[in-house]
Amino acid sequence: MKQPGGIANKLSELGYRLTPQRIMVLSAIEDSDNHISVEEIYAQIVAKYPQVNISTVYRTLELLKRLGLVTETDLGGGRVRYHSAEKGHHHHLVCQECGAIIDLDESVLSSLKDTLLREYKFIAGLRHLAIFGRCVNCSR
Amino acid sequence: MKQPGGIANKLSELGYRLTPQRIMVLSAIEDSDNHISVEEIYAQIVAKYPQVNISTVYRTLELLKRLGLVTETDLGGGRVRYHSAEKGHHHHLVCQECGAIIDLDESVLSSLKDTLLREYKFIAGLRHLAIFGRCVNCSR
DNA sequence: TTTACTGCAAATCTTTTGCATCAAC
DNA sequence: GTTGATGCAAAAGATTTGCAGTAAA
Repeated sequence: MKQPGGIANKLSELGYRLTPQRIMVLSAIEDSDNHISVEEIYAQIVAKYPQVNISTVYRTLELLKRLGLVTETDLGGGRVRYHSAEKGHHHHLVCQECGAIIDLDESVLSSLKDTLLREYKFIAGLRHLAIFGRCVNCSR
Repeated sequence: MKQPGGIANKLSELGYRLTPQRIMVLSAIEDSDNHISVEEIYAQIVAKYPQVNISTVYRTLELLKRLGLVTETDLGGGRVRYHSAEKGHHHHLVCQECGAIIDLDESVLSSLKDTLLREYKFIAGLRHLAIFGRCVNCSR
């Protein structure tokens, strides 16, 4: 139905069927600049194809997560969000005032990672960390 | 019914009623070394007083949260946990292998806080951060 | 005595699951 | 043609809410 993106190719290489539903979920995730929630993915799909069921979205996300093609991040408030694993890891500054999500380079946290390893012998994952606070606009 | 702790005093000073249910929720939170979940609080209470309803626990936690007497932390996996605001802020290293929760001193994160303020003009809350990874025992 | 708080039951909301049908391969 | 994927409906789990009775102040 659409041009399959990078993830779609991998799915198909791994022997999974490339259904229109899966491609739509993939497109929603790949096209999203930021992270996207289940409901947002579903809303996008239903707008075009109302017969698609939300359980399919859940099942597809479950599959993609399991295969490591998509990553799940908990940005607080129980709202889990997804993004393409291809886009690499990064962290987030979440403004509790306006809800803005600012991407944070991985390098900023490398010294923290070192400290934790040195002082706590703890290997920090630090793949998808959300730091809550207040952004420039809201702190005035 | 029991000796009211520090939080109970505040509650009563603020004009809220000190019911046995509220005191039991407070005791559960104050007695807990670590963070405690809704179900754990409820289980503790029901063991003694089976007629207490879980919705009361939710309502009490909602109140305590709103008054800033208790803090809610999301340690991942949708499991929200609570602890007394009086015990001060600290952070957590959560081992994804064995589930161990290691308390992390606030000072470790102060340099990160400075960096975020300097480079991103972002005022980081960093009150209850959970960092996931692997602890000493499990990394071997 | 007053009315905030509670217990109960039902509603909500999110996510999961069983099963018959359907379509990707 | 096979069998994995989907839609549907129902279940499951967590949290919230309306309401009438109860008890803290």
